[in-house]
Amino acid sequence: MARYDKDHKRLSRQRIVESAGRRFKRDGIDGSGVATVMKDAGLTNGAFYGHFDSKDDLVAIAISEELRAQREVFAALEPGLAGIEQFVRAYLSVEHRDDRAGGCPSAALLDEIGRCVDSTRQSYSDGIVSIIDDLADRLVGVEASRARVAVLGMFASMVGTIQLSRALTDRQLADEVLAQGVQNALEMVRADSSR
Amino acid sequence: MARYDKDHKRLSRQRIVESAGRRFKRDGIDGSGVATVMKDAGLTNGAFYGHFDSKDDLVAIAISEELRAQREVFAALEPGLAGIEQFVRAYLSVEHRDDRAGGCPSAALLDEIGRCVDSTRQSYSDGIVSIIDDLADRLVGVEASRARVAVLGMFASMVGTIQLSRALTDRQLADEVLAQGVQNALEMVRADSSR
DNA sequence: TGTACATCAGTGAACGCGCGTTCACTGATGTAC
DNA sequence: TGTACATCAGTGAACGCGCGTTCACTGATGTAC
Repeated sequence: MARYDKDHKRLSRQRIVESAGRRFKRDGIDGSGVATVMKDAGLTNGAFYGHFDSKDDLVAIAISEELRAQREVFAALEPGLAGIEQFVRAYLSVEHRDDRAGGCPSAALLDEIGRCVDSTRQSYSDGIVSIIDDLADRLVGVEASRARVAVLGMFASMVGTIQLSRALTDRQLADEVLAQGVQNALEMVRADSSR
Repeated sequence: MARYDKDHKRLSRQRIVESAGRRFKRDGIDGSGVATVMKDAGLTNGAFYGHFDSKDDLVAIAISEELRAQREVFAALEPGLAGIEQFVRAYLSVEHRDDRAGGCPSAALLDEIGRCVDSTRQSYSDGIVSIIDDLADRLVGVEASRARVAVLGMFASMVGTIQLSRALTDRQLADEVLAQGVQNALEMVRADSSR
């Protein structure tokens, strides 16, 4: 209602994008309504269209933002191959599995993203390739496009592992799947870096 | 309207369950309405509750049926380790990636299944463990619970690979991810069977 | 310094629509007599 | 053999609700004079 600071609107938008990311990861994209997302951000539904063209528009932006944030987190990993091993262990941890809303957007939403409109899939593709290329740079002596595909393969493997671990009702088996996933991922890194 | 053959109702139910499986895999569970599923089966929405207690009830049953059918397909693979390699290549094929509705329910729906009610997750867990144990029997000389986790790990890896290949907009890269997935999965089999 | 007006992020009610679910009804057939 | 009734899978309209989206309005502040 007020006439706000000149970047008040930017801050509102940022709050919407961030709470939408968490909400989508928690309840799915189809499972999250515009009104709920706005309430999460402390606003009412009517304000939504002052910030975005449509729900699809927000979805593409929220995914992009999730990936940008994830990329930043990965940038803080230890340098070189040690960082990849650190990443694998943190990613395939019980804590990450049990925290959908705060976790990896790919693990929470990848099959739903595959069913999204082209612009959303493009947004996802661009974001994930950025992340993967950062990680691929750590495989020294491996040709860039080869390293990209190798890391994509390892990442896909980990995404499936988290999803399966989340879906299984037998907690012990779910934990064993995570441990197996760590072994498999580390084996892939070893194979790739010694080529 | 008629008074039908004594197993007419059973056949209708079967048609509903099967078309629901395809529809869910194509559009997602949240993305598929009861009326659409019934129309797919050549019926109207009102008849639904003569067959199922609720949409959740159908979801659990449809997933169970999808997995039962998948298990049967896998039973026709070549015997032994050769069958696992055959499975890996068929699963991580361009044809499977490009056929969501006719493909693997885990690849199409795993993240959404993880968000479902307990009964649905239980239904999924039971079905997938049956399939995985069939495959694990092919790893001769590996202790059963160890083999189960090994095959679950390989399967999770392949599920993530298909999902990522479906989500990427760059077709060539998506194909390379599949090829990389085959290498990774086969490497896991080799590691497990030579233990 | 004080008043009138413009700005614009946000409000909240309303739109049409499809959701999951309920229910009174239909009508072809089997059964009873 | 012919008529009356029971059966029951399926129909289609309707329920309340939440969806994505629109829009007239609010009201605190900045600007103009």
